[in-house]
Amino acid sequence: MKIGYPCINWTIDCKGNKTFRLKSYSEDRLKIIVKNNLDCLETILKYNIDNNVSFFRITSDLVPFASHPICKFNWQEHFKEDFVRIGELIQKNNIRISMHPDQFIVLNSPDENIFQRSTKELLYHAQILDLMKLDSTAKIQLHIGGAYKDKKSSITRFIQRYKELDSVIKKRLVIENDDRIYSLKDCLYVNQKTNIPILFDVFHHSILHNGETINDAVKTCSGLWDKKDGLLMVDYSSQKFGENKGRHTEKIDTKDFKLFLEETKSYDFDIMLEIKDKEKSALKAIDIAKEDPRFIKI
DNA sequence: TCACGTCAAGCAGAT
DNA sequence: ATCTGCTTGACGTGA
Repeated sequence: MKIGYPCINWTIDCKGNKTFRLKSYSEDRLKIIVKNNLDCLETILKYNIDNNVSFFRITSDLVPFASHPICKFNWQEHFKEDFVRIGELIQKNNIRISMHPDQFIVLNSPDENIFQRSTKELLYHAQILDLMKLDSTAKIQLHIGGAYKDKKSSITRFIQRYKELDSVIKKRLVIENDDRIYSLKDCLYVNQKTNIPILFDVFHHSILHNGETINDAVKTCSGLWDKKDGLLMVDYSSQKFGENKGRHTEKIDTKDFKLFLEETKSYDFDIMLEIKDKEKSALKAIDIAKEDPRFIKI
């Protein structure tokens, strides 16, 4: 069991997700920003190593506009050595890595252009992980997509599109249950047809489910990850008190987290804490989990 | 130095 | 028809 947080560290005065406006795009600007982002990523990873945080989600903003037609720059070659160095740091310290393309990336859109753009963006994500020479346990997590008032055919379209993807994407892509359209049950159907692993989101499942217990869900999903995929990844959050259903909490609910660990104690997996205060909650979670026999220290 | 309008991109559901 | 939320902040102009 590894525990981590996504993309941003609020403790360190360094942001690896800096970007700029499309209007102010230039090759020089891109070089400066990407250099900054890579340096900060390295700094954050070192912070994580010092603090036993062995799971991290790399921001999709690492290379701004990488998949946009405006970008003709060969950033892959230009920053090759930086990627290799960061990749070595990750592997040497046995850190698990994930990425999560944002909401604009939809494989099952009826609009062919959106599908094509999404494919380019997925390729960009895969390239980041490939340039770091990470193995296929480093994953890219994605939701199934939209429903377009016809969920059945939208799922079928996802399956068809998935099958046509480049293998560099397919070896890393996993699907995640969401909180409004595609439940764990829907993901399992897609898994049957494609063998794609399912990343289990505990919080989404609490909002949209078909009666499966957390224990059953974790058990089922664990079995879908082969050796080449690594351990099951789980996204964990809880409800923000007093807000609309689905809003993520600001800080970890330690009581809820302890219950979650207790309920799932028969299974091993890696936990990504989707909580607003990022590393602060991750450190609390690690402190709680450090007595757990599943927990791995760096 | 600060306020604030806006930012590449999709979709669903609420207002 | 428009706004909000999603992993939700932060860029950049104008004063």
